[in-house]
Amino acid sequence: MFDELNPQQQAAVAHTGTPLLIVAGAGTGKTRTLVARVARILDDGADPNRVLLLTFTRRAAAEMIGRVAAVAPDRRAGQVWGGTFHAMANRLLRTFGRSAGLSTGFTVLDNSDSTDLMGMVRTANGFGESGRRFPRKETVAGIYSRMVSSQARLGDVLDTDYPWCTDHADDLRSIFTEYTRRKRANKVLDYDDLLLFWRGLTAGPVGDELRRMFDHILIDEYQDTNPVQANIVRGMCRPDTDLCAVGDDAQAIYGFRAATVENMWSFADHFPGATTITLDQNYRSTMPILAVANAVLGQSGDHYEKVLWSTRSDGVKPTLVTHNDEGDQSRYVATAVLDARERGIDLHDQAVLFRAGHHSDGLELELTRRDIPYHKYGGLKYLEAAHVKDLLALLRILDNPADQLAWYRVLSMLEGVGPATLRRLGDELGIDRQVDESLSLFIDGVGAMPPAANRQSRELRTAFSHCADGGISPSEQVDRLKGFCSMVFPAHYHNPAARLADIDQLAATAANYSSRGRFLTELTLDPPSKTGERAGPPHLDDDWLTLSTIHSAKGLEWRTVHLIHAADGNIPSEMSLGDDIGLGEELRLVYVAMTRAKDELTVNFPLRFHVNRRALDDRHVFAQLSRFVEPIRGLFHEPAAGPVTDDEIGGLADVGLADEVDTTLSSLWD
DNA sequence: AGTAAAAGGTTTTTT
DNA sequence: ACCTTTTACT
Repeated sequence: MFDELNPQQQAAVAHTGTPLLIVAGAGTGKTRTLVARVARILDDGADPNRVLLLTFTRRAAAEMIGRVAAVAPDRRAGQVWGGTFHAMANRLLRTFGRSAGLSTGFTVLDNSDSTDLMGMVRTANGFGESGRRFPRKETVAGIYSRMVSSQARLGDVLDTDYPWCTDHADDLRSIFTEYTRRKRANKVLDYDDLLLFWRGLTAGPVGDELRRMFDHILIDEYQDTNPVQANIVRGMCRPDTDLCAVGDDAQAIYGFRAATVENMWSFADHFPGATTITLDQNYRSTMPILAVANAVLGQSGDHYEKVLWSTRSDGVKPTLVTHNDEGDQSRYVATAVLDARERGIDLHDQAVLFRAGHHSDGLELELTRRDIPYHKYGGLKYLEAAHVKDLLALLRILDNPADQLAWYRVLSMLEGVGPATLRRLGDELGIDRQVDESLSLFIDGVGAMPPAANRQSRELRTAFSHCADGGISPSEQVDRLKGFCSMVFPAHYHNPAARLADIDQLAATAANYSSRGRFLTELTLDPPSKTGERAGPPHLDDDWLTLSTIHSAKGLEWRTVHLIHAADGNIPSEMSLGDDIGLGEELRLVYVAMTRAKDELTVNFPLRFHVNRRALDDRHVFAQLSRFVEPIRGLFHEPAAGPVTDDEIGGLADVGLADEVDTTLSSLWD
């Protein structure tokens, strides 16, 4: 196993005795090294149950542990504890939560749940009414989360990140107080709570027990951990715990989640005597690709120690293609993907990367038109669709009848039930007092329903009582609740049939779980990241193209990478133009995107793009090439013009000119 | 008074 | 596609 490793990697695998920080540049065999290290630890006789591997996604953990199991002689290698910080927090809190005064039957709120709850509090307290401008609920939730996960004071967060909200500090304070009170009363935890309670556990009476659980702790993607997570790591370590963190400061792209590379910089301060090993030989990309990536990084004001080098000096220059508009870009990329496949590069070996989830909208249309199958990662998830949330709310009530948020969502699905009826029912069913009896009260028929909702509420009662009985699998419960959905969906959604089909899919997913609670928790902590509309006939499915946000592409690699929408305003996103910290993160995103490529990299840039996301009108602006790419254009090969097919010639150019003139004109008065 | 339907405006990235 | 606001209906 050691033979395939270079000297630095071998040192990182073999190192014992002090905490270890591995600074590993993109494509330097970080995963391979981590896997080998776990295998070496097991080889030295460690009990797999006493090894903890914290990763950024659960998929990463599963993959690594699978690879360990493949090389380690110990049959129990699969028993290594692995997962995200949040998933681990969940496991530990179910076991030890009582000592922290926590009901172990808690429900986990995902992002939109907590935002909704924040919105409920916001309106209940009368903020945002009567014309007074008040931050939107998303903003309120954002302020809260940033404050908590960076452990900063409200005033500081407002000053640095939300200066336009400073006037509302007092109102925000009371909203946060009420939000926290409701979470506790509803027996729900949000993402931030999971980490906070875990940290709390390590400082409490069970702290020693927790620290005795693991002799070896390994953490991947350490540059993307936040201060609370750093506290947890410290809280889980005994003086003799074997700790190993791996990260790359040049790939820190989760600042918006309060992650900070400070955790890497201060590693030696927090863990005295720590050793640092740097990996800088890249095994992934050709030298021309690395030259571009290094040049991008070189534009940063921050100082990065590593310059990646590779023995793969062969290879072609990356390509930079300028397109007239998004349509041209989509057609070009689709063609380029097929061309590459002709040259023997499977769809599996290719990816299209972009900054924001909706950047692939146009391309997806084109791929569908040409029957090119693809899976999309990142962006809006199927779990966040309103109707899926509806069904999950039904399950959550069954799982935790104190869940006020779920109750309100479900009751307002009933016909004839609006805010007023909701308030009355909330009182009569005890929902506002967050009691577990609400469910039995509802099933017993407490609470008068508007006549229009009679049939629906009867259906809901019987479905609930059926599912609450026990002895029914989660999948059957979903199936049973679908009857209720079919009664209420037509009034709420334009395409009820398609939505109901999604419910069937949910039932299929639920079939993998024996417990409703587990199903719900797993779904919020590890949502299916893939929203795979697969174009083309099903039998072609075995080879598909990957579309992914840059964030979701972290840690992955492809032979050919197509980066699209490389325009200023997209990358860097115009939301980040304000400050250097944000810009630095955008620059690292470009770096991450480029270093995903092994053999071929193409950067695409449409000259015009729609002002409005949902292109209802035809207003365009002219874009500049991304400021991170413009200065290093010389490192790219730039074809004279994109291929133009016959059906594109007829008129498109003229329309483009007309638009151009119109835009110029309207810019005079807009 | 209270609900439903229609219109208008917005949307970075994610555990 | 979704949330909010406005308007129309009962």
